[in-house]
Amino acid sequence: MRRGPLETLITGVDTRTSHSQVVDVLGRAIISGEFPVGTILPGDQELALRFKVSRTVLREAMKTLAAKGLIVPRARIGTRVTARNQWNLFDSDILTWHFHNGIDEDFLTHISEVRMAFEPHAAALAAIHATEAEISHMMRLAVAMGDPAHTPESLAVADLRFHLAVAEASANPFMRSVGSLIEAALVGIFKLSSPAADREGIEDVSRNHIRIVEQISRRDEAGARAAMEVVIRVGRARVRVAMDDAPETATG
Amino acid sequence: MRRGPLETLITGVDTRTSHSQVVDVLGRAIISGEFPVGTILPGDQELALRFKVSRTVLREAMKTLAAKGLIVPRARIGTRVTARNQWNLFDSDILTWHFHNGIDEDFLTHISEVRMAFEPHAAALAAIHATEAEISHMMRLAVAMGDPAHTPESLAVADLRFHLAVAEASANPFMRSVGSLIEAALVGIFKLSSPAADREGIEDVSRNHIRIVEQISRRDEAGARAAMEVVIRVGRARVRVAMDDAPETATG
DNA sequence: ACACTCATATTGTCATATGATATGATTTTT
DNA sequence: AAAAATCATATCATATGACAATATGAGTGT
Repeated sequence: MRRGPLETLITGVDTRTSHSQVVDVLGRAIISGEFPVGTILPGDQELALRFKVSRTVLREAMKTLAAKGLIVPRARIGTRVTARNQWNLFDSDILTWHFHNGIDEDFLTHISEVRMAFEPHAAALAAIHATEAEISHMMRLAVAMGDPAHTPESLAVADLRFHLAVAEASANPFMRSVGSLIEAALVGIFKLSSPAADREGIEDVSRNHIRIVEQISRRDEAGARAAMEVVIRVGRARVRVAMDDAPETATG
Repeated sequence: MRRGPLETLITGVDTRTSHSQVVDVLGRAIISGEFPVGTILPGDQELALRFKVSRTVLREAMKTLAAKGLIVPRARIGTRVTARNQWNLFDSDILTWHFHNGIDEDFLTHISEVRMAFEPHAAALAAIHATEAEISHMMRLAVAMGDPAHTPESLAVADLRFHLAVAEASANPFMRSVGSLIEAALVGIFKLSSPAADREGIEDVSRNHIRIVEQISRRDEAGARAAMEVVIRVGRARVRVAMDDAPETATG
């Protein structure tokens, strides 16, 4: 399985190359507004000095950030931080960086809105295109979510797996591309509060997910769509409650 | 206004840096399957030689492609072309490259599905959040689409402007990020067939778009959603007809 | 006042050398 | 003979120093 923010979060693995370290620090600094939108970054030399890397590494890091739309370099002018609406918000790294500073309720709301637009549609497409093998796979994943032994972490992983499987079954490559978005949303929700806290929560979640697979298996587009909407709505509600209960935990 | 594939297509501007040339050629080669998924690219040195650039430039280009998820480098192994589902399909460049080789009907269908999931939702959100200024702006754009003097190009630009304005009015940054996707879809549709060919086509398009703004202005979420669905459905239908009529034009 | 030239600062490109890492062959050990 | 450890090697990663291209703004001349 690929290494996403959720796995990184859980495993804490951080053995990385010099290049990606610079990318991470610079990326987070830009996202957090430490280098505000519209301003010019320090020059290559100064940044290389500051990060204690060669200009080669620094420039490659800049190209990486430029590819994600965060910055745009111009000769003699400098490298400017681009407007937010040019950032590729569907990029896995950018999403991760967004959550690094702290959890922004507005941002989570926006992600929920996107999921609300996307995933029910994906479920409906899955009802059309899913193979029998994919259906039984999804069912296994949905059932596995009900395991009462789940820790918050393992539940989040199981949750992610299920939603990615649905996206896969939709047979639309764009839906699969939204995987990183789903991942970021689950990380955010998971950091706030996990339904794994109480057994009934787990059972509810599992049951709701199983219902999605049942509708897909029945080839009922509208049913699958509705079932998915319920799941996302529940997740969003949990976020709202958690933020209201303990807004001070939102800094972690 | 920012330089997107649509503008590039029309203006034909191509004054670019050595770096971006390599990125473009390599990117297109990967997307087209010239370097198949899962295979190892030629080494740095050979590629640098082939493109007649320094290894520095080549490596920076590779970092750009890696940032978009197309390739992943590993020491001693080589640089591997990643699986398609790791590609960031919402990246403006990747979308452009997809259309460069020729128009793939499946791909256009997939984009239409995504638009169908996204834009009606964006219209509904716009019905909630749009300011009066935004509404009158959208209305101006919708009316401007009805100008009978439109060339296929100018109509495509007007079309794009409108849909981006709706995304903007949704007040959700992710919706705005989908701009590049909309852009790619319009380029594809526009290359196939333009409603600017006949006056009735133009009037129809304009009328349908005005209806969206009316619903938004009325703060009618469901109405805005439905009106947007109509517009996207019409566009998709035009693509289907064009492909059936003249599949041999699909190579341009 | 206007147009032109030029110094200058910053990114863009180049060439070369060394380090880090993973593979596969080789050697050593059991 | 089998397994483990070692080593050569190929590839990417990093470093360094130099020069080229470019856009700004000051300076110059008309």
